[in-house]
Amino acid sequence: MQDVSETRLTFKAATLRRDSLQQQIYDHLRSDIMTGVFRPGETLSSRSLATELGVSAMPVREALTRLTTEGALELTTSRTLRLRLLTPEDFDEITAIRTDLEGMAAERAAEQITGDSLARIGKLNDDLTAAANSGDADRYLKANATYHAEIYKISGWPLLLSMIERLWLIVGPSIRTCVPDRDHMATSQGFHDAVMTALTKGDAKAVRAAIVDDIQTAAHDIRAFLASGQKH
Amino acid sequence: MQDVSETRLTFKAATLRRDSLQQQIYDHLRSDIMTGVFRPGETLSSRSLATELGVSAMPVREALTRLTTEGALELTTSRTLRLRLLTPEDFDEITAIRTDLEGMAAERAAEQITGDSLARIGKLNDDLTAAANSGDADRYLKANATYHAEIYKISGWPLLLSMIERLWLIVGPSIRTCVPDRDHMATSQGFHDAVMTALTKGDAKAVRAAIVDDIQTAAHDIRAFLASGQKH
DNA sequence: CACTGCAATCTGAGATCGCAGATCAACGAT
DNA sequence: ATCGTTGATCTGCGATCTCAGATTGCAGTG
Repeated sequence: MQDVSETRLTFKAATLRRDSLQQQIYDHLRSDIMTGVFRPGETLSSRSLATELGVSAMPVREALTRLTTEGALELTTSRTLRLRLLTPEDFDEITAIRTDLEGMAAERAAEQITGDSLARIGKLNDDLTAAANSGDADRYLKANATYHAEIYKISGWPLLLSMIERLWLIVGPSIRTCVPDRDHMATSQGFHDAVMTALTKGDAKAVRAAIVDDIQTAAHDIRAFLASGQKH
Repeated sequence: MQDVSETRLTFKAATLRRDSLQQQIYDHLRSDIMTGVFRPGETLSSRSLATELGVSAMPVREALTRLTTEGALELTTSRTLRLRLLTPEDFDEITAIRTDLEGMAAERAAEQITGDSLARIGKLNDDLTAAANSGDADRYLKANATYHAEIYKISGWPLLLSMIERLWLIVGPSIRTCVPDRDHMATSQGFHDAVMTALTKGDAKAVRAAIVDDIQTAAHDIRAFLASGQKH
């Protein structure tokens, strides 16, 4: 592998050096973790990932180290890396921070939004609704992640976005294990529609409230799941 | 070097393997950056740091990579790493996030505080006052960092603390370049005393308000400095 | 004296090798 | 059959070597 995401552009990517190999691997793993490709507690080894991707162990290792620093992975006593397991207390903490930061990003996005970006969010919301109706959990999770991320990007605050993404990185696997639920998708879509109407009206406080409701409703389901004893 | 922080315990640390070399180097650099040992824009090279510390380039490299991910360092076009230079806009963003997160941590700490921890914070506040009176900027900055960190630790939310520390990591160098100012230390001590009285009264909202005031007052000075064109 | 050009020397990044723990399965003794 | 031990094979971590790009400084030429 020279380019993790697009194997057909291998040579071009290797020549132009779009990013370092390590960066590509990091981005790839990060995206996979956020969207729930890996399960909580699943172990990741640098060597096996390296052979799987066709590179040396080093760039994989550095990517995994970065993910460990960010709290997505944890080092077990037996020196193996695994996806972090969240306690209900961990989850409460993350939810509190998420409502604060995502609420701030959403409110600011509402103040900064332009016609173009509003239209783009509208389209992403349609995609999200379609994904929810299709019942395809993977598709829904990906659409949900991009929908939220695009809103927060409008805030114009990249550091804020990166901190929010770090939180997603930690809760992503847990979300994946319990969200494939049609009821959850339906109620969540209600909040997303509320976000859209508030955005079009330019009501920043209402946008924040709808985002916070979305997070807390999802958190309620996930917390119940975590407390009930995790079945991975 | 086998142990970055305590060279006299070299052998013991190497034997007991308290942490990986990379982790020790990371912690060491992180602390140095937060407390302003390095200046904004200063370049850091993995090899020179490695020879300086007496280790191979690799653990230093991984530590620097992690710091780059967190936004403390940036990669220039000539592929050298340097301490990130903040624009006034960057600084506004960080300040907004800091008031949110540190306010939340302080408020929660006030709710969770015990007699023991209150006494410890009181002692740290005394240290801070002494440092301010001494006029020793380095000592003051270190005391200030531990004072705030200890308060936030009481919140019992480690992820929140680590996210706050990431913000400190980014603003640390800029703070160092403009804070060595007796007036600033004096006004800041006023807020710290307000934190103490609010903590003893158990008034969580007042604790949050005092912390927010402290951050915003400092931010005002730093922003003026950044806007005036940075003289490193 | 000024400008051009080449070479030495920086930089980060990747590959490869070896080490020390930890796990686990197979094998032998009881 | 069961328990204990041992060795093969995982794991992450560090050192070393190499490469490509960028900078720098010195030398040679106009």
